[in-house]
Amino acid sequence: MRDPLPSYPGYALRRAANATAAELASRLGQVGLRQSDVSVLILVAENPGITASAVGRALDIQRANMVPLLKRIEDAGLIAREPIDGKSRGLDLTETGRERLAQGRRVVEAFEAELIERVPVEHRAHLLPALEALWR
Amino acid sequence: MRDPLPSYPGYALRRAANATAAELASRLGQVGLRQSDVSVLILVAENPGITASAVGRALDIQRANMVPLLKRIEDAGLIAREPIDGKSRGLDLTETGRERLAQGRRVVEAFEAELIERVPVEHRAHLLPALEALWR
DNA sequence: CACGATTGCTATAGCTGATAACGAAGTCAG
DNA sequence: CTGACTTCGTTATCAGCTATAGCAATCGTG
Repeated sequence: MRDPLPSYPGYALRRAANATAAELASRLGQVGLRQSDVSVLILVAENPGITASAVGRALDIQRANMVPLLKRIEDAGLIAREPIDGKSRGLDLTETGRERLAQGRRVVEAFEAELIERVPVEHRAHLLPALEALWR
Repeated sequence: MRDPLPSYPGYALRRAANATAAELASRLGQVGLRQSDVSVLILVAENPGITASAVGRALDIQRANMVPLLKRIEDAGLIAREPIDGKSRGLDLTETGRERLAQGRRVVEAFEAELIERVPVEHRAHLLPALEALWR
């Protein structure tokens, strides 16, 4: 069957992203986390007291979409929110959150390492810079 | 703000894919097409009489999800379906479909060319092979 | 012929992302 | 200080894509 699509970089990019995202999601699901959860938890861990808005800006998640996301991980006991001033609330990891993040990190880091290994050596160093050029 | 995420290839991959997909979707929207439409139309153009199942397999779209997709582009007058045997139907482009695909192709090809140009020369040749290694 | 596989389809559900609108609270210029 | 503008968190809603389960009809093969 003739299929010219794989020779388009943009198409290959989407397919590769879908394939890897699905695999990571499945692995993270086994520790009860989603990709977005881990991203948020990492940002909160690195920036204690950060606001929901700032997390959203860093991850390109709209404010409105942060609401259910944060509610879920708060309900799961992973983060705590406490007022900074009248309108902002700072996010921090709970003890449970730290433990779950540690689990999530192990999954993510193992996965990232596998990803890199899948790329032939001669291309490896070029992947990240090329992707960053497309994204930023 | 500390943000270690961009140094993960998997994360950069997802961000790059999201960013480029959003941009392409917006451009294709201006000619009334979606990415999936164009993918299907290209496959049908290259393989006249192909079945919905075969298209789905090539694009990794489940049979069930092909139904509304094909219905939409059929209702738009872009493809025609005619029985091959009792259970299969072959897909073909209509004249309108060929014209719209030509428009879509121009958009896609211009976009792909821009994508490649965004990547610094020294990394360009490595992008597609690296992505294919991740995907397949 | 009979059985397993395939095709196309319905129905349904979940996740992600986007938009619009709101009240409350902060910020800043004059 | 005050008024204008911005920011924060939130509700509500919608579109798109993907996934699963099940079904009837048909096909291909032993």
